[in-house]
Amino acid sequence: MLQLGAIDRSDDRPPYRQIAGMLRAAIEAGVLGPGERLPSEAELIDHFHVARMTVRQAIQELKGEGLVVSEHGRGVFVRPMPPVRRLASDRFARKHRDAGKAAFLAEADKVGYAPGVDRIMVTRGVAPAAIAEHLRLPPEAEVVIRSRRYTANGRPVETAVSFIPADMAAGTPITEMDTGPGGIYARLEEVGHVLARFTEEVGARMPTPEERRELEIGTGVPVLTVLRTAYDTADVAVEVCDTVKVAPAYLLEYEFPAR
Amino acid sequence: MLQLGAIDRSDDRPPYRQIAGMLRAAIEAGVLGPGERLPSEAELIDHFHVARMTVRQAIQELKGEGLVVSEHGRGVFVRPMPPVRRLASDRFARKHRDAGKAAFLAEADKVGYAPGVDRIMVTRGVAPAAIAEHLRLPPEAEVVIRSRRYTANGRPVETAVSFIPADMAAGTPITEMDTGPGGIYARLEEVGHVLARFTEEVGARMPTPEERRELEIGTGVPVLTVLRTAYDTADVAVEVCDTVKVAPAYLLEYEFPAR
DNA sequence: GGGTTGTACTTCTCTAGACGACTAGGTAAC
DNA sequence: GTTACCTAGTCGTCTAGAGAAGTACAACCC
Repeated sequence: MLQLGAIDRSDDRPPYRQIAGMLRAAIEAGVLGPGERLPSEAELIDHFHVARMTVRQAIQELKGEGLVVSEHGRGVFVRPMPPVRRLASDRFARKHRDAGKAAFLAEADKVGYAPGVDRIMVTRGVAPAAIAEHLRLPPEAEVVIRSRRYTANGRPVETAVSFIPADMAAGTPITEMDTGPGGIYARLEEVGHVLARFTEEVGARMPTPEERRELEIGTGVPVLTVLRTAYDTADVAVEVCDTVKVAPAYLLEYEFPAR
Repeated sequence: MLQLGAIDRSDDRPPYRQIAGMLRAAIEAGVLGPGERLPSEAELIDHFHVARMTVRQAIQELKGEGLVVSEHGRGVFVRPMPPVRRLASDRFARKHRDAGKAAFLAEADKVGYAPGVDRIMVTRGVAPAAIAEHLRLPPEAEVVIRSRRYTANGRPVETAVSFIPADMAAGTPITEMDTGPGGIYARLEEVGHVLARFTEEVGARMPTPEERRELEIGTGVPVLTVLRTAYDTADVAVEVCDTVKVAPAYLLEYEFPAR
């Protein structure tokens, strides 16, 4: 059984913070490893001689930091470390498309996990204002909207919504569920839009409740947002992709010259 | 006074989630604008006819999402939107150094806010393992460690720790508090390490309690982590900079070719 | 063996109340 | 006029207890 200290009533930190601190220290020191169960509420109550709500407040603190996850009826566990996916900016390289692989699969091969795509939806509609701006389209312009969810080893890790100007996508498999080998970028190049460059806008925030459901994450886990715009050789924006990624599962790599 | 619905006891969501949902809706609809005060706990208790802990749990939910901040003795407020700083990857361009401006100040000029640097500390020491690896130095190698905190309009927005191989920094103002015009990159170039390229590794996570204190952020606000490595024209790693940024205050912009 | 039931243990949700600490504003004393 | 104090309102913390709901496992029945 885990060895923990006692509450110091003369400490200026309130008891619940002291308890949280001791548990946090145990986790960070590795005394409690990833996936391991914390002492139950009852055990902590006995040990620290406090009320139940005090113990729960301490655990709430750790949940907010994303250190632990609680499972109804089972216990509270140290959050297991997801495998980190390093996303290099060459993941959209032409060689991968030529090999028939879309970016997500190309990258999965490199790092070594079982990739999956899921909940694919293809519709037509009006581009949201921010998207239309990035595509340099007039407001209310028609776009093809492709949304999907990516999984790694069965766990959802990212949602993505692509917007392609409707006239560009017309008559190509881009409007179908299955876009064929190499993905939508390969199809765009086939109809003359040879890709030249990408821009990405990266941010981070807490997920909405809906995103929490979609990505199957608990409280205390932030998301990375990446808004990518693809331009062809004529510098025409051909696609905007809005992605929301489970933050702890990603590390984005960029390289740029010192001009 | 704010108009809110009532609790539906037949709803499958528990009351505290329903209350959180109504408040969230009011915030997202703009009925409660940034900086505005939410109804007090007492008012919510009267309105919904629930216990105080139930109301507090609802507010806890919103705090965890970073939507509101509570101030002891004053009330609970919709989190005010910080000005977003867009960081383009050209912020380290030579033209800014030549103009005598370090990257942070160069970027501040563009966006328009009052920049500040703060808590500067310069020491020598052993590079942490991960840093030494990025610098391609043997473990235990000596480095100059420069840490500082950046503020925008008086609010802290980022902490940064730079690591420079000790032999490169020797005899330059890099070991001083004030590195002179153009910052450490200008000094490194003066001693022959002309910069060629940068790599950045971007991630996001919840802040540690220490980082929360340092950046003066409450619960529910994630941080962006950026680990930048600078290489000279001989492809020698000359600096690693480990930064922690208040996520809602930043949008990172990158551009890369479609090779 | 295979299925069901029971039970102990766990977390989730809610109630009711108490005291403490901080804020803001008014009032009285100086 | 300035200071000190008081007070109402606010959120922070803690206590004590209750029933609900999910999980794991042993015991039981067929």
